[in-house]
Formats: sequence, C-alpha cells, structure tokens
Amino acid sequence: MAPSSPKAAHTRQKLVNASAKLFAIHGYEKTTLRSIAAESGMSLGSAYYYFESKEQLAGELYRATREAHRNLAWPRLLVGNTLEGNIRAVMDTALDALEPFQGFGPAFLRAAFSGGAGPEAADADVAAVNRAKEFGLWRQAVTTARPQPPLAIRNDLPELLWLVQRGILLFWAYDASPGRERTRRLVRNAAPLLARLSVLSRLPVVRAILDDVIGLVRSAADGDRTPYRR
Amino acid sequence: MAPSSPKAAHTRQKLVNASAKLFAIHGYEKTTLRSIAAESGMSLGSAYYYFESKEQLAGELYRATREAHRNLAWPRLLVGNTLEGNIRAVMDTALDALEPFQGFGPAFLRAAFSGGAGPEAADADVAAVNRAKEFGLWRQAVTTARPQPPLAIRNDLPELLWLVQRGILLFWAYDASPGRERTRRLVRNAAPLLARLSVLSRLPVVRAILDDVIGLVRSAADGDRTPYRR
DNA sequence: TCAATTTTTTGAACATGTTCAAAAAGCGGT
DNA sequence: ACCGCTTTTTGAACATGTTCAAAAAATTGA
Repeated sequence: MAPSSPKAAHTRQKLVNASAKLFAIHGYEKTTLRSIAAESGMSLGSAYYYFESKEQLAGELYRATREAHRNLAWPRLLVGNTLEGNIRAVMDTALDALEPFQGFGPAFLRAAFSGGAGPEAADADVAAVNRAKEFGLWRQAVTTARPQPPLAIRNDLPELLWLVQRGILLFWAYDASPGRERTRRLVRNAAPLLARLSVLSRLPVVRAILDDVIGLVRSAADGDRTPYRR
Repeated sequence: MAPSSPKAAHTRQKLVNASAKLFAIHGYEKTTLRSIAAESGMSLGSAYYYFESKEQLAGELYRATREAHRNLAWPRLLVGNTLEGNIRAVMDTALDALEPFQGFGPAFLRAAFSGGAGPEAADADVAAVNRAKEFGLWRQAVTTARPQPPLAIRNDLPELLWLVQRGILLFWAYDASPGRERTRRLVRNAAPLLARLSVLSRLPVVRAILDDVIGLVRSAADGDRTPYRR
C-alpha cells in the first residue's frame, strides 16, 4: 500500500517540499491538493498514491518541523546557560519553527498525539525513536544548565519539561492571537517558573508534589507507547 | 446576516436537534449536512441560512453539551462532600456529557477557545456570561466542600480548577483510547492531587508556587476577554 | 386589498478532498 | 525484442461543504 521503492522516496519528498511551500504561503485550508500536485509536477491522483490524505501530508510537515526545531534549538544549548535560559531557548525555537504553520493546529496535534506514526514504518518503534529525539533535546537542556538542578529531580526534569512542552503545543494550536503573542507570553512566564520549581524541588514538600504531578501526567500520557490506532 | 426573527429560533432549534441526533450516531465527519437538513425537513441551502458552517453547528452542540454538564454536575455538589469528591463529580460528569461526541475534538476546542461566541449576539458579554456560568460550577464545588479549603486559596481555587478543566478538555479532545479511558484515568488521579494541593497551600512555599501557576495560566488565558476574531 | 419590501426557501452550481478503474511506464526473464 | 508482472500515473467520477441568484412566502405600509 504505502509505496516504498527506492525512487518513491524522492517523489514523496517532492510532494512534501511543494506542500511545505504552499502550506506556508496559503495556510492549511486554502492550499488545495490540486495545487500541491501541480507544483510537484504530477497529477492529483498521483499525490494520493503517496499520501492517504491531506492531513497525513500535514503530519509529514509536522515531523519536518520538529526536525527543524531540533536544529534550531540544539546549538543554543551551551554549557553554562541557566536552566531558565535553556528552557526559553528550546521553547522559543519551537515556536519559531512552528511559526509558518499557523492554522495547522488540529492537523499537527493529531500528528503529535494520535499515533505519531508516520507513513513509512508505522511501528511503535518509530514513535519511540521520535519521542527519544525530543527527549534528548530536553535532556541536553538540563545537563548543560549551570548550576545543575537538584539531584532529586535531575532525572525526571527532562520528562517534566517535555510534558509541559506538549501542553504548550496544545495551547499554541488554538491560539488565535496575532503572532501567537499569547503563547509567547505563556512561554516567557513559564520558563522562570519552571526554573524556580526546579530549585524548590529540594524541599521535600515540593518534591512530593512534583512527583505526583509527573506521575499524573505520565500515567495519562502512557498508552502513547501502545497507541490505539483509529 | 444572522437571522434573529421570532420564529427563526425555532427553526434553528430544529437544526440543532437534528444535528445532535445525527452527530451522536454517526460522528462529526460522517454526518452530512444534507442529512441534517433532510432530518430537519428543510433544504440544504436553508440550513446554511441559519448556520454559517458545519463547524458552527458543532459549536452550538458544544454549548448544549456544557448546559447538560451543568445540569448533571450541579445536583451532585452537596454541602459536606470532600473537595476531592466534588472535583471528581464535576470532572466525571463533564466527561459523561461529552461522551456521545467523540471525534468532535477540533470543532469543540475551536468553540471553547477561539471565541466561544455563539451565532446570536457575538458579543464579548456572551462569552463572559458563559465563563461565569462555568465558574459558578467550580465556585459551588469549592464552597460546598467540607472541610473548607484554606482561606489563603479559597478565592482562587475555582479559577484554578476551571483552568485545569480546560486542560483536561484539551486532553480529551485528542484522546483516542477506547471510552476515553486515558482521560478518565487522568481525572481519577488529578482529583486527589488537586485536593492535596489545596490543603498544602497552607504552606507559604506551596502557596507561592500556586500563585505563580495561577498567574501564569491566567496571563496566557487572558485575551479570551478580548478575543481576536479570525 | 394590493404593491413594495423583507425574510426565508430552494435547487443548481462550485470547489475540493477522495476513490477508482484503466492506461502507461518500468522491469525481469526468456 | 517480447511477454508477463508490478509499480506508477492519469483523468474521470463521486461526496460533501459552501455559495448564490432566483423563486416563494411572509410582512409591512398605504
């Protein structure tokens, strides 16, 4: 079903490129699949030979966006940064990478949540790898931070931040304010708060609360590993 | 543009009823606007005379759902309940009310976030009234709880809970697990945690954190009052 | 009551996502 | 070079959300 021959990847890439371009210009709704096909120099039906739906194409875009985000954020995570600075770095660049794709909320969220499984190997492994990649970014943000966060929380912090980031993505998706100003404000305020929380995690009370929160969101997010395909 | 004559409300209601019925049976995507029009005994074009789009119709449904939620939750909030019990009551009934409408995530979220303005008086006032109504539910949950939450937080608690509830709605919207099992688990775990947090708010550290969190989410949620119409 | 005006209804037309059967192109073996 | 086979491409057809101009119905003013 999903074409996987050697040169198929190339054709698929042409479609992704074209849709990236057109989507960024006209937005999700206004970009017609016919125009994408035309821009890619192929017929409408052909496009459907490579992607099951417009939304799946958007899903591919989402993946590319995350890749871009990684490339944007990683070089900014230098040893010696404050934790707050690193949080800002990762989150700000995430918004930067998403910027061209306002109006993609629903499509992106579906890609991010309901089985991040891409068109190729739709295995749980792939999802796991993607998750690991994003995790890596947050792990880096934590390990390069100076001073180091308290030992008590150092291990869980990347996951916590990753979860917060997902929440911010949700917020972004339905933020209709110009320039995503609301989301940017959210990030601006969340970063220092999270950094402060990290420090406070030295206190047993706070630590206990954070443990609970982590456990909570983790238990809910679980099942991402074994997704229920729709 | 939006018909507001006396009997128009009746016709509009017929459409809402029909769509409620069909949406609940076949889901959002599979329910055709033509079938809704037919079920309402009118022509396709007529339906569009009353609602600008399918999504707006879903938005109306969302409002009805919240109304139903209110009716479900309110009688359960009896003086003497624990705070945790009340939180569970409100959140569980919310999920119950939403149950028939799985797959409505995007449409409902857009209704809930991007200007909850209904088709009639699309004023900021209306949004404010709706917000107040939901607030009322949480205020009731807090004031009937025994023992009473610490004074320090009693005032802000309804808003905090309301914000958490919005987060849960976001989660629900993209929860593809059977029977929204994941969301239910989330609620099951969140309720005791929130109750515990409320108690702990007696401690200055915790209080300070909660203040920050409230301020954070509030600052981001602000602008709901003065929505940017798309 | 009748004509003018406004509100409501209608059915046809349109745009776009999606499907599909058939044609075309590519390919391996002889 | 030719035959089967698979992969790819194509264009037509379909379903459904949406628009619109014209018809019908209701309302208003004299």
